[in-house]
Amino acid sequence: MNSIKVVIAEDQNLVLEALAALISLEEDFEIVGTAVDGSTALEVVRKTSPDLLVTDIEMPSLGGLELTATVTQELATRVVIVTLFARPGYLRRAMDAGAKGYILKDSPPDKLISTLRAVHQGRVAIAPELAAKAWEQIDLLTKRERQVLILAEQGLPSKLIAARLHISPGTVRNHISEAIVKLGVTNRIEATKFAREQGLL
Amino acid sequence: MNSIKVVIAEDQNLVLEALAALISLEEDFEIVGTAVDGSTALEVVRKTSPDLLVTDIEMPSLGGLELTATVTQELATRVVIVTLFARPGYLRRAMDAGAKGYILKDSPPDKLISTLRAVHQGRVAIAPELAAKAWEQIDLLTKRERQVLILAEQGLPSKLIAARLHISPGTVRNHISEAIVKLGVTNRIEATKFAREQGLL
DNA sequence: TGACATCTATGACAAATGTCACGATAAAGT
DNA sequence: ACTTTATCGTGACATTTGTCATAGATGTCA
Repeated sequence: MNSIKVVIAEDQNLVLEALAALISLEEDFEIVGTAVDGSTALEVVRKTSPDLLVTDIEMPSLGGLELTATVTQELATRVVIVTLFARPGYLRRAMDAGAKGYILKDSPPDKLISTLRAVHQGRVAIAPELAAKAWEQIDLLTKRERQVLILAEQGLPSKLIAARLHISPGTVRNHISEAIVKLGVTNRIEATKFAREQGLL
Repeated sequence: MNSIKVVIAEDQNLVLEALAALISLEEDFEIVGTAVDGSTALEVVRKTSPDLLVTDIEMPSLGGLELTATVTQELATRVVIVTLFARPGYLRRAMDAGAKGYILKDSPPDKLISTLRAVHQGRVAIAPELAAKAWEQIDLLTKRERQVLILAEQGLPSKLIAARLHISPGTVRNHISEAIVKLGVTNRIEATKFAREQGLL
């Protein structure tokens, strides 16, 4: 009967085909369109108004997150993110953009299907191991590192941060240095900006 | 006949009374409400839907700028800011918030009245001396200083900023140092934050 | 108990930052 | 013509920042 209409957006053609084949195996799913970049994905979605959009995040021309935001605003299409990356802010930002599902590419296939069904039924589905990883990511920074970064963000020099937290300036610099390494940046300004973007503060 | 309905918000009661009296002297104005803080001002405005809201900026519980933003979004009421301060970002932010008039408390009284009339007639009225000051403030930073600060804001170190602008690192540091002095702050982080807040970037 | 993470601290070093003094050039206004 | 302003540059100095090694105190978890 009314099969669930799906559009897939994925820039790695191989993975795209695999996903399509996988989903097509299920009788109640119907692939109504595919795309290898964000812009054409948007066109396809607009044209076909599918029930679900399955999309990667990292794609040419239009990222999956922006795509998600646009689609969820314009249409009733629900978005499921399928990505290789268990990156920190990705899940959070995906949810902010309005995504209803979020799973990793290395999940078992039935996991994907069950996620799609769940989302189609109106539930929010996040692969638990991903939620866990995301949670780890939120805990990437220790409490102290967060406190220190928040003060550094205001422009306070290490000495004043130390006074505020009743610890030594050296310790403050150690915390910031640690945070810089963890975040993969090169100085405190980038660290505070990045951490803020990633929702780590 | 159809007198112009005015609500006044001003936390210094003395000034509030003075303004009320002053405006009441004009036959075509009618004070329909007053308030000594932002929150109650908002209530009064919602209740009375005046033609004009005359408000200070620095008030308890709800600042004049937020008040302005809320009022201009909700109602057709036009907002005139009357403030003691010729501060840099204030005018700009007031305009951003949707204010139509902006004058200083030490303006001659007839200036206030003419401003109110102008705004009521749909014009934008800014005390010229204030506009001049605000303009000075916008030009507080030189073009180069702005460019440098914008790059510094991204977290780029002086060396890279220099490379980007094809000038020497020493010059970059001079520009930043100049900006720090002008803005009355103590380091580049505060400088970029402050300049951004003030709308100088 | 032992392994582990966190927080703390210190000392040392290199790099980046902020300040100053000084000078030079070019454009714009008085 | 003179002055002012913005721009650029250099050199020197003190401070701040970032990194690293090292290490003690604490609490948690297997």
